[in-house]
Amino acid sequence: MATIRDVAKRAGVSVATVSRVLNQNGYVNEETEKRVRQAMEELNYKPNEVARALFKKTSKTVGLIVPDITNPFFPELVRAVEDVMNIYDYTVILCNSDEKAEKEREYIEVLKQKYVDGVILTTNQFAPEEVEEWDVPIVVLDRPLHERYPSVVADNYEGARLATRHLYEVGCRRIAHIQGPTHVVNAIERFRGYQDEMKALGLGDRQLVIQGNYQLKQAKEAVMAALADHEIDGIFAGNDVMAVGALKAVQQCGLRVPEDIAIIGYDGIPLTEMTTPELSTVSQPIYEMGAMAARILIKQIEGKPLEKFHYQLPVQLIVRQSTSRRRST
Amino acid sequence: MATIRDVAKRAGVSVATVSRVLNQNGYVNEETEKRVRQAMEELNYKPNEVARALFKKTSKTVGLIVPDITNPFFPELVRAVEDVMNIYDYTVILCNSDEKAEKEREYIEVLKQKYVDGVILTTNQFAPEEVEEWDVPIVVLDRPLHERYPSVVADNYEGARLATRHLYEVGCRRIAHIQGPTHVVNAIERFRGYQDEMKALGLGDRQLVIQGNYQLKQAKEAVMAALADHEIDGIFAGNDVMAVGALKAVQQCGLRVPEDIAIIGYDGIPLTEMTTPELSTVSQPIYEMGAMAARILIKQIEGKPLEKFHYQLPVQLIVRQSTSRRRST
DNA sequence: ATACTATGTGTAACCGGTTACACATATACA
DNA sequence: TGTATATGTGTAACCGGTTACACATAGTAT
Repeated sequence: MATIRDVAKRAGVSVATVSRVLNQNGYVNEETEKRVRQAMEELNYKPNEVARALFKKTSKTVGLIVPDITNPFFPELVRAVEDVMNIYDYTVILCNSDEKAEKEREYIEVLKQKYVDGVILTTNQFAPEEVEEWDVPIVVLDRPLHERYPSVVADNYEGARLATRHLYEVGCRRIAHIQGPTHVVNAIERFRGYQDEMKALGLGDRQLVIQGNYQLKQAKEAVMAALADHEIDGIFAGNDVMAVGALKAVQQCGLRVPEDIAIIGYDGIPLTEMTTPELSTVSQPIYEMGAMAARILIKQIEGKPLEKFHYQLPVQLIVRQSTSRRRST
Repeated sequence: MATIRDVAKRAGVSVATVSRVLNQNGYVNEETEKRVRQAMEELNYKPNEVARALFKKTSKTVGLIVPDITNPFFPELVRAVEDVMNIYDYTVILCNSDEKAEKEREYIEVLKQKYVDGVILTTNQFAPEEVEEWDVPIVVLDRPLHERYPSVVADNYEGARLATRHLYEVGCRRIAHIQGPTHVVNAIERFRGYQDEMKALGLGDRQLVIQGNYQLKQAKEAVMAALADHEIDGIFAGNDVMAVGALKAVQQCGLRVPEDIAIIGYDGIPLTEMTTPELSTVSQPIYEMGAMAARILIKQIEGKPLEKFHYQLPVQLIVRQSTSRRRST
């Protein structure tokens, strides 16, 4: 690999001049520049990013910490971040935290040592106190971690009310909610939305909450158990994966969806179009959330002002077969 | 951030000594080491990976190029790579190539400039000639790119024969194959397996190949069209996503799976357990493939010898509801 | 004519590590 | 006693960029 000194020698100039044409700053004579570019061409010179990073304390690299890329909610989010970062010539280091604070801390440490320019955190576990002392720009995705850090979230509360109301409108009166992990903020928000909407609908005393932990299997088993003990005609699952679990449980009990029990999920991942019947869901603008987080991080890195600090994106009710039935009592 | 010179000053030694305790090489007196460690502790010193990378020309970072993380085959693969790399203190830069040779080349260029220690390529597009001149260790995943590069693949040909034979054994005689993109090697291999097995079963003249391009929608539409023109009682889809497309098409035509048409997919992604009926599939050891590629890459990086250069992992037939029917003619 | 500014280029220090080499001392062996 | 070897530590060059500063020249305003 040719270095900047090789180029300088070949072009008959000093390294400073080469650096100047490289970075398009300082004065360089047109003729000189041409010679330098020629030399770079001939040597197939590519500046060494590591050397540059060492001096500039910036690496054109960002960290992206997600709980688990295997969770179908995240691939699209990750893809969005990567796409946007790519446009701005940043590179993305992917980290799976499994929601473990310990792993997150370790990753942050490593990322700092590598001079990443910023970090996007998609997590529900991190203690704000820890964050305090980080000097790296951070954007929080899918959770409002702390006032001081910019965040991008969807309107979980409103989405949950939307889903619950939708079930009511297609005739459900005994609506159960499959809840996500109680330590995850968005799960709590969705749960609150369900509660409040149920009260608003006059069904406050008919609430039924099933614990599903955002997992298919757990949701399925919990729904099976619930179906044995309770009368249920509608299920609002805290995410789409659990909605699939519910769907399987209902079908396995010999009941029909949506005729006997209507089901609606949350997130709007592609999976919802692959089931039979296709699942209604509250769709989050996943790609848009990732892309926005990436753009905000870049602004932070480049020291540009943010118009807003906390972005809450709207969600959208998507009605499919799993809740399509005649309105009835 | 404290530097090695700060530590040296505080411990009353030279930077060389600090470096020695850091890297556990050279001679260092026990007492001295203790003082140095104390100083590191007090200053909360963490060595700067970038500076180290610059000198050592190695960065404890690897690149992972996949076509599209959004394709449900890849998250598990990526996760496996990340897990193994994490154990060995490597960090993973994720790149989505969309199977475009141009994007791959650009990424490789950037990765080299960042001194990545190696690259895992999951691609079907790259021209071997380009690869020739790379000095970075490379492992090829999911495709035997070139003799000179280690590779990890699953046995696509045998898997396809397995799937086809399985359909025959549950009574199918008019077995169609939904094919993946013809420029993708594993799609071709699966197609060949289908062809050969059909011939072996004496059904050589009953072959029906449907183009699905590894996409759900395309597969669905192509199957709808095929059902109108042909008699079909079994479908072997080149991947699971297309199998879902086939399932939807069949159901939409008012036919039953598996009674009227049995369906089997390929890959063994979690999605296959989420449909109704659950999909039979030929399961690739996805996680194991990713983990193995990662381990091989590390060996390459560390200059250790490989016992084998090309690994072909076995696949496994997984029978679920979509092919579970009485054996019949 | 003088002073100031814009243009153009080179030297060398710097970023924060690693390590070759020099040097010193202690121990072992002939 | 002299020499070889193991132990222990420091100095300074080096990795490949960036940039402060010095210096030179040309143009322009006063």
